[in-house]
Amino acid sequence: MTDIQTLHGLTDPVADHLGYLLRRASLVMMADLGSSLAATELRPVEGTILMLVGANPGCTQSDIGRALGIKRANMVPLIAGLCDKGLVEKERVDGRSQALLLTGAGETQRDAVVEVMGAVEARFEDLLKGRDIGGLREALALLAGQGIAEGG
Amino acid sequence: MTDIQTLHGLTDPVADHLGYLLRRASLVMMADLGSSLAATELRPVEGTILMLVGANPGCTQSDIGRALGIKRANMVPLIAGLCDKGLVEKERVDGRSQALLLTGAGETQRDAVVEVMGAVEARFEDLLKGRDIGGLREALALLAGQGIAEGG
DNA sequence: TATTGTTATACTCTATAACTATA
DNA sequence: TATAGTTATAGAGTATAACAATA
Repeated sequence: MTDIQTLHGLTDPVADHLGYLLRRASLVMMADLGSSLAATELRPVEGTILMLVGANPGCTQSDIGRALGIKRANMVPLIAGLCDKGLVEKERVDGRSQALLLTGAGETQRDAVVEVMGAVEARFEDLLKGRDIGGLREALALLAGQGIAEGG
Repeated sequence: MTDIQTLHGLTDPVADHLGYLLRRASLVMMADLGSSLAATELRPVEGTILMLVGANPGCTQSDIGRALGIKRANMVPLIAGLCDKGLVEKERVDGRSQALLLTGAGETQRDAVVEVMGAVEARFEDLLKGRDIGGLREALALLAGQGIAEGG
Protein backbone atom coordinates (compact mmCIF):
# COMPACT_ATOMS: atom_id res chain seq x y z
CA MET A 1 0.00 0.00 0.00
CA THR A 2 2.88 2.38 0.58
CA ASP A 3 5.17 0.93 -2.05
CA ILE A 4 7.58 3.55 -3.17
CA GLN A 5 8.08 3.52 -6.87
CA THR A 6 10.27 5.14 -9.42
CA LEU A 7 9.30 7.60 -12.11
CA HIS A 8 11.76 9.19 -14.50
CA GLY A 9 14.54 8.11 -12.16
CA LEU A 10 13.02 9.66 -9.05
CA THR A 11 11.65 7.79 -6.08
CA ASP A 12 7.97 8.54 -6.31
CA PRO A 13 6.06 8.33 -3.04
CA VAL A 14 2.73 9.25 -4.64
CA ALA A 15 2.86 6.75 -7.52
CA ASP A 16 0.44 4.35 -5.84
CA HIS A 17 -2.04 6.94 -4.61
CA LEU A 18 -5.49 6.46 -6.06
CA GLY A 19 -5.99 10.19 -6.55
CA TYR A 20 -2.70 10.53 -8.40
CA LEU A 21 -3.34 7.49 -10.62
CA LEU A 22 -6.84 8.73 -11.39
CA ARG A 23 -5.52 12.13 -12.38
CA ARG A 24 -2.80 10.75 -14.64
CA ALA A 25 -5.12 8.19 -16.25
CA SER A 26 -7.73 10.86 -16.83
CA LEU A 27 -5.22 13.23 -18.44
CA VAL A 28 -4.02 10.46 -20.75
CA MET A 29 -7.55 9.64 -21.91
CA MET A 30 -8.46 13.31 -22.32
CA ALA A 31 -5.32 13.97 -24.36
CA ASP A 32 -6.08 10.97 -26.56
CA LEU A 33 -9.68 12.07 -27.03
CA GLY A 34 -8.51 15.58 -27.81
CA SER A 35 -6.21 14.48 -30.61
CA SER A 36 -8.68 11.87 -31.84
CA LEU A 37 -11.28 14.62 -32.20
CA ALA A 38 -8.89 16.92 -34.09
CA ALA A 39 -10.46 16.07 -37.45
CA THR A 40 -13.84 17.31 -36.23
CA GLU A 41 -12.33 20.61 -35.04
CA LEU A 42 -14.21 20.12 -31.80
CA ARG A 43 -12.82 19.94 -28.29
CA PRO A 44 -13.96 17.12 -26.00
CA VAL A 45 -16.34 19.41 -24.14
CA GLU A 46 -17.92 20.57 -27.40
CA GLY A 47 -18.34 17.00 -28.61
CA THR A 48 -19.95 16.08 -25.33
CA ILE A 49 -22.36 19.01 -25.59
CA LEU A 50 -23.38 17.94 -29.11
CA MET A 51 -24.12 14.47 -27.78
CA LEU A 52 -26.15 15.86 -24.88
CA VAL A 53 -28.17 18.27 -27.02
CA GLY A 54 -28.79 15.48 -29.53
CA ALA A 55 -30.06 13.19 -26.78
CA ASN A 56 -32.09 15.97 -25.14
CA PRO A 57 -33.51 18.19 -27.87
CA GLY A 58 -35.09 21.27 -26.36
CA CYS A 59 -32.92 21.36 -23.27
CA THR A 60 -31.45 24.68 -22.13
CA GLN A 61 -27.80 25.58 -21.85
CA SER A 62 -28.26 25.77 -18.10
CA ASP A 63 -29.42 22.13 -18.17
CA ILE A 64 -26.23 21.19 -20.03
CA GLY A 65 -24.16 23.14 -17.55
CA ARG A 66 -25.70 21.34 -14.61
CA ALA A 67 -25.18 17.94 -16.24
CA LEU A 68 -21.51 18.63 -17.01
CA GLY A 69 -20.65 20.73 -13.99
CA ILE A 70 -20.05 23.88 -16.01
CA LYS A 71 -21.22 27.22 -14.63
CA ARG A 72 -23.92 29.16 -16.50
CA ALA A 73 -21.53 32.00 -17.19
CA ASN A 74 -19.05 29.65 -18.83
CA MET A 75 -21.71 27.98 -20.98
CA VAL A 76 -22.30 31.22 -22.89
CA PRO A 77 -19.17 31.19 -25.08
CA LEU A 78 -19.38 27.39 -25.50
CA ILE A 79 -22.91 27.45 -26.91
CA ALA A 80 -22.20 30.63 -28.88
CA GLY A 81 -19.25 28.88 -30.51
CA LEU A 82 -21.36 25.88 -31.51
CA CYS A 83 -24.03 28.22 -32.89
CA ASP A 84 -21.41 30.17 -34.85
CA LYS A 85 -20.30 26.88 -36.39
CA GLY A 86 -23.88 26.18 -37.40
CA LEU A 87 -24.11 23.01 -35.32
CA VAL A 88 -26.61 24.15 -32.69
CA GLU A 89 -29.65 26.40 -32.86
CA LYS A 90 -31.46 28.32 -30.13
CA GLU A 91 -35.22 28.67 -30.11
CA ARG A 92 -37.01 30.89 -27.63
CA VAL A 93 -39.59 28.98 -25.63
CA ASP A 94 -39.98 31.28 -22.73
CA GLY A 95 -39.05 34.90 -22.25
CA ARG A 96 -35.92 33.74 -20.50
CA SER A 97 -35.19 30.20 -21.70
CA GLN A 98 -33.99 29.00 -25.07
CA ALA A 99 -34.42 25.46 -26.33
CA LEU A 100 -31.26 23.99 -27.87
CA LEU A 101 -31.47 21.84 -30.98
CA LEU A 102 -28.92 20.24 -33.31
CA THR A 103 -28.96 21.50 -36.88
CA GLY A 104 -28.50 19.02 -39.72
CA ALA A 105 -24.79 19.77 -39.72
CA GLY A 106 -24.84 19.39 -35.95
CA GLU A 107 -26.30 15.91 -36.23
CA THR A 108 -23.63 14.95 -38.74
CA GLN A 109 -20.91 16.25 -36.45
CA ARG A 110 -22.51 14.57 -33.45
CA ASP A 111 -22.44 11.26 -35.31
CA ALA A 112 -18.75 11.78 -36.06
CA VAL A 113 -18.10 12.52 -32.39
CA VAL A 114 -19.96 9.39 -31.31
CA GLU A 115 -17.83 7.34 -33.66
CA VAL A 116 -14.55 8.85 -32.47
CA MET A 117 -15.48 8.54 -28.80
CA GLY A 118 -16.51 4.95 -29.36
CA ALA A 119 -13.18 4.20 -31.01
CA VAL A 120 -11.22 5.80 -28.16
CA GLU A 121 -13.31 3.90 -25.66
CA ALA A 122 -12.73 0.64 -27.53
CA ARG A 123 -8.99 1.21 -27.74
CA PHE A 124 -8.68 1.77 -24.00
CA GLU A 125 -11.00 -1.10 -23.16
CA ASP A 126 -8.86 -3.32 -25.32
CA LEU A 127 -5.92 -2.32 -23.19
CA LEU A 128 -7.81 -3.60 -20.15
CA LYS A 129 -8.78 -6.86 -21.81
CA GLY A 130 -9.15 -9.68 -19.31
CA ARG A 131 -9.84 -7.27 -16.47
CA ASP A 132 -13.13 -6.48 -14.84
CA ILE A 133 -14.08 -3.39 -16.81
CA GLY A 134 -17.61 -3.39 -15.43
CA GLY A 135 -16.18 -3.37 -11.94
CA LEU A 136 -13.84 -0.54 -12.91
CA ARG A 137 -16.74 1.48 -14.26
CA GLU A 138 -18.73 0.88 -11.07
CA ALA A 139 -15.81 1.90 -8.87
CA LEU A 140 -15.26 5.09 -10.88
CA ALA A 141 -18.96 5.95 -10.76
CA LEU A 142 -18.90 5.45 -7.00
CA LEU A 143 -15.93 7.80 -6.63
CA ALA A 144 -17.41 10.34 -9.05
CA GLY A 145 -20.67 10.30 -7.12
CA GLN A 146 -18.97 11.43 -3.91
CA GLY A 147 -18.87 15.04 -4.86
CA ILE A 148 -20.46 17.53 -7.10
CA ALA A 149 -17.71 17.37 -9.67
CA GLU A 150 -17.28 20.68 -11.39
CA GLY A 151 -15.38 21.50 -14.48
CA GLY A 152 -17.07 19.85 -17.49
CA MET B 1 -22.11 -0.97 -22.68
CA THR B 2 -24.13 1.77 -24.28
CA ASP B 3 -26.55 2.23 -21.44
CA ILE B 4 -27.98 5.68 -21.55
CA GLN B 5 -28.28 7.17 -18.15
CA THR B 6 -29.73 10.19 -16.52
CA LEU B 7 -27.91 13.08 -14.88
CA HIS B 8 -29.66 16.09 -13.39
CA GLY B 9 -32.76 15.11 -15.34
CA LEU B 10 -31.03 14.87 -18.70
CA THR B 11 -30.46 11.72 -20.69
CA ASP B 12 -26.71 11.35 -20.54
CA PRO B 13 -25.16 9.39 -23.39
CA VAL B 14 -21.62 9.77 -22.04
CA ALA B 15 -22.33 8.66 -18.47
CA ASP B 16 -20.86 5.22 -19.01
CA HIS B 17 -17.77 6.29 -20.94
CA LEU B 18 -14.54 5.35 -19.23
CA GLY B 19 -12.92 8.67 -20.11
CA TYR B 20 -15.85 10.63 -18.71
CA LEU B 21 -16.01 8.57 -15.51
CA LEU B 22 -12.27 8.91 -15.04
CA ARG B 23 -12.44 12.66 -15.44
CA ARG B 24 -15.32 13.08 -13.00
CA ALA B 25 -13.78 10.73 -10.44
CA SER B 26 -10.45 12.50 -10.72
CA LEU B 27 -12.04 15.93 -10.24
CA VAL B 28 -13.88 14.69 -7.15
CA MET B 29 -10.71 13.32 -5.57
CA MET B 30 -8.71 16.44 -6.47
CA ALA B 31 -11.38 18.71 -4.99
CA ASP B 32 -11.42 16.63 -1.82
CA LEU B 33 -7.64 16.69 -1.57
CA GLY B 34 -7.65 20.43 -2.19
CA SER B 35 -10.00 21.16 0.67
CA SER B 36 -8.37 18.57 2.91
CA LEU B 37 -5.05 20.36 2.40
CA ALA B 38 -6.53 23.79 3.18
CA ALA B 39 -5.08 23.82 6.71
CA THR B 40 -1.56 23.43 5.30
CA GLU B 41 -2.07 26.37 2.90
CA LEU B 42 -0.61 24.16 0.17
CA ARG B 43 -2.21 23.15 -3.09
CA PRO B 44 -2.13 19.48 -4.11
CA VAL B 45 0.74 20.08 -6.54
CA GLU B 46 2.78 21.83 -3.84
CA GLY B 47 2.18 19.01 -1.38
CA THR B 48 3.24 16.50 -4.00
CA ILE B 49 6.44 18.46 -4.69
CA LEU B 50 7.29 18.50 -0.98
CA MET B 51 6.87 14.72 -0.89
CA LEU B 52 9.05 14.27 -3.97
CA VAL B 53 11.82 16.57 -2.76
CA GLY B 54 11.72 14.86 0.62
CA ALA B 55 12.07 11.45 -1.00
CA ASN B 56 14.75 12.68 -3.42
CA PRO B 57 16.94 15.19 -1.62
CA GLY B 58 19.28 16.90 -4.07
CA CYS B 59 17.06 16.46 -7.10
CA THR B 60 16.58 19.40 -9.46
CA GLN B 61 13.35 21.19 -10.25
CA SER B 62 13.62 19.83 -13.78
CA ASP B 63 13.63 16.31 -12.31
CA ILE B 64 10.45 17.13 -10.42
CA GLY B 65 8.91 18.57 -13.56
CA ARG B 66 9.65 15.42 -15.53
CA ALA B 67 8.22 13.21 -12.80
CA LEU B 68 4.99 15.21 -12.57
CA GLY B 69 4.63 16.19 -16.20
CA ILE B 70 5.13 19.89 -15.52
CA LYS B 71 7.16 21.97 -17.96
CA ARG B 72 10.44 23.55 -16.78
CA ALA B 73 9.02 27.02 -17.32
CA ASN B 74 6.05 26.29 -15.08
CA MET B 75 8.22 24.83 -12.32
CA VAL B 76 9.87 28.20 -11.70
CA PRO B 77 7.02 29.92 -9.83
CA LEU B 78 6.11 26.68 -8.04
CA ILE B 79 9.58 26.19 -6.55
CA ALA B 80 9.97 29.92 -5.93
CA GLY B 81 6.74 29.87 -3.94
CA LEU B 82 7.91 26.97 -1.78
CA CYS B 83 11.24 28.73 -1.22
CA ASP B 84 9.45 31.96 -0.24
CA LYS B 85 7.50 29.98 2.32
CA GLY B 86 10.76 28.65 3.71
CA LEU B 87 9.88 25.02 2.95
CA VAL B 88 12.46 24.30 0.23
CA GLU B 89 16.04 25.44 -0.25
CA LYS B 90 18.16 25.56 -3.39
CA GLU B 91 21.85 24.73 -3.32
CA ARG B 92 24.08 25.23 -6.34
CA VAL B 93 25.86 22.04 -7.33
CA ASP B 94 26.76 22.92 -10.85
CA GLY B 95 26.89 26.21 -12.66
CA ARG B 96 23.50 25.45 -14.07
CA SER B 97 21.80 23.00 -11.68
CA GLN B 98 20.48 23.53 -8.20
CA ALA B 99 19.89 20.75 -5.69
CA LEU B 100 16.54 20.97 -3.91
CA LEU B 101 16.27 20.18 -0.20
CA LEU B 102 13.52 20.39 2.38
CA THR B 103 14.15 22.80 5.24
CA GLY B 104 13.13 21.80 8.77
CA ALA B 105 9.81 23.60 8.27
CA GLY B 106 9.52 21.84 4.92
CA GLU B 107 9.88 18.43 6.54
CA THR B 108 7.20 19.32 9.07
CA GLN B 109 4.86 20.44 6.30
CA ARG B 110 5.71 17.37 4.24
CA ASP B 111 4.74 15.17 7.20
CA ALA B 112 1.44 17.03 7.47
CA VAL B 113 0.83 16.52 3.74
CA VAL B 114 1.59 12.80 4.00
CA GLU B 115 -0.93 12.52 6.81
CA VAL B 116 -3.65 14.40 4.94
CA MET B 117 -3.08 12.48 1.70
CA GLY B 118 -3.15 9.22 3.62
CA ALA B 119 -6.45 10.18 5.22
CA VAL B 120 -8.00 11.13 1.87
CA GLU B 121 -6.73 7.88 0.38
CA ALA B 122 -8.16 5.90 3.27
CA ARG B 123 -11.54 7.59 3.02
CA PHE B 124 -11.87 6.82 -0.68
CA GLU B 125 -10.58 3.27 -0.27
CA ASP B 126 -13.16 2.78 2.43
CA LEU B 127 -15.77 3.76 -0.10
CA LEU B 128 -14.55 0.94 -2.33
CA LYS B 129 -14.51 -1.62 0.46
CA GLY B 130 -15.16 -5.12 -0.82
CA ARG B 131 -13.93 -4.24 -4.29
CA ASP B 132 -10.65 -5.14 -5.90
CA ILE B 133 -8.70 -1.98 -5.16
CA GLY B 134 -5.41 -3.55 -6.23
CA GLY B 135 -6.99 -4.37 -9.56
CA LEU B 136 -8.30 -0.83 -9.84
CA ARG B 137 -4.84 0.59 -9.15
CA GLU B 138 -3.34 -1.72 -11.78
CA ALA B 139 -5.93 -0.75 -14.36
CA LEU B 140 -5.38 2.96 -13.70
CA ALA B 141 -1.61 2.55 -13.90
CA LEU B 142 -2.03 0.76 -17.21
CA LEU B 143 -4.17 3.58 -18.59
CA ALA B 144 -1.85 6.25 -17.19
CA GLY B 145 1.12 4.52 -18.77
CA GLN B 146 -0.37 4.87 -22.26
CA GLY B 147 0.69 8.42 -22.72
CA ILE B 148 3.11 10.95 -21.45
CA ALA B 149 0.61 12.58 -19.17
CA GLU B 150 1.30 16.25 -18.86
CA GLY B 151 -0.12 18.68 -16.46
CA GLY B 152 1.10 17.81 -12.94
C1' DT C 1 -37.88 35.08 -4.92
C1' DA C 2 -35.64 32.10 -7.99
C1' DT C 3 -34.07 31.23 -12.69
C1' DT C 4 -32.04 32.21 -17.53
C1' DG C 5 -28.96 34.31 -20.05
C1' DT C 6 -25.40 37.56 -20.15
C1' DT C 7 -21.13 40.62 -19.36
C1' DA C 8 -16.99 41.56 -17.18
C1' DT C 9 -13.27 40.05 -14.76
C1' DA C 10 -9.66 37.49 -12.25
C1' DC C 11 -7.08 33.53 -11.18
C1' DT C 12 -5.03 29.15 -12.20
C1' DC C 13 -2.96 25.90 -15.29
C1' DT C 14 -0.59 24.90 -19.34
C1' DA C 15 2.05 25.85 -23.63
C1' DT C 16 5.55 28.06 -26.61
C1' DA C 17 9.38 30.84 -27.73
C1' DA C 18 13.47 32.86 -26.57
C1' DC C 19 17.35 33.99 -23.74
C1' DT C 20 21.66 32.90 -20.49
C1' DA C 21 24.91 30.09 -18.74
C1' DT C 22 26.70 26.02 -18.33
C1' DA C 23 28.04 21.00 -19.55
C1' DT D 1 24.70 20.21 -28.96
C1' DA D 2 21.99 19.42 -25.09
C1' DT D 3 20.54 20.81 -20.48
C1' DA D 4 19.06 23.99 -16.34
C1' DG D 5 16.98 27.85 -15.11
C1' DT D 6 14.53 31.86 -16.38
C1' DT D 7 11.31 35.45 -18.50
C1' DA D 8 7.47 36.79 -21.04
C1' DT D 9 3.32 35.72 -22.94
C1' DA D 10 -0.80 33.50 -24.80
C1' DG D 11 -4.53 30.32 -24.38
C1' DA D 12 -7.52 27.39 -21.97
C1' DG D 13 -10.55 26.48 -17.93
C1' DT D 14 -12.94 27.96 -14.04
C1' DA D 15 -14.70 31.20 -10.44
C1' DT D 16 -17.40 35.28 -8.70
C1' DA D 17 -20.21 39.32 -8.94
C1' DA D 18 -23.57 41.79 -10.99
C1' DC D 19 -27.36 42.91 -14.15
C1' DA D 20 -31.85 42.50 -17.04
C1' DA D 21 -35.73 39.99 -18.14
C1' DT D 22 -38.86 36.65 -16.81
C1' DA D 23 -41.26 32.99 -14.09
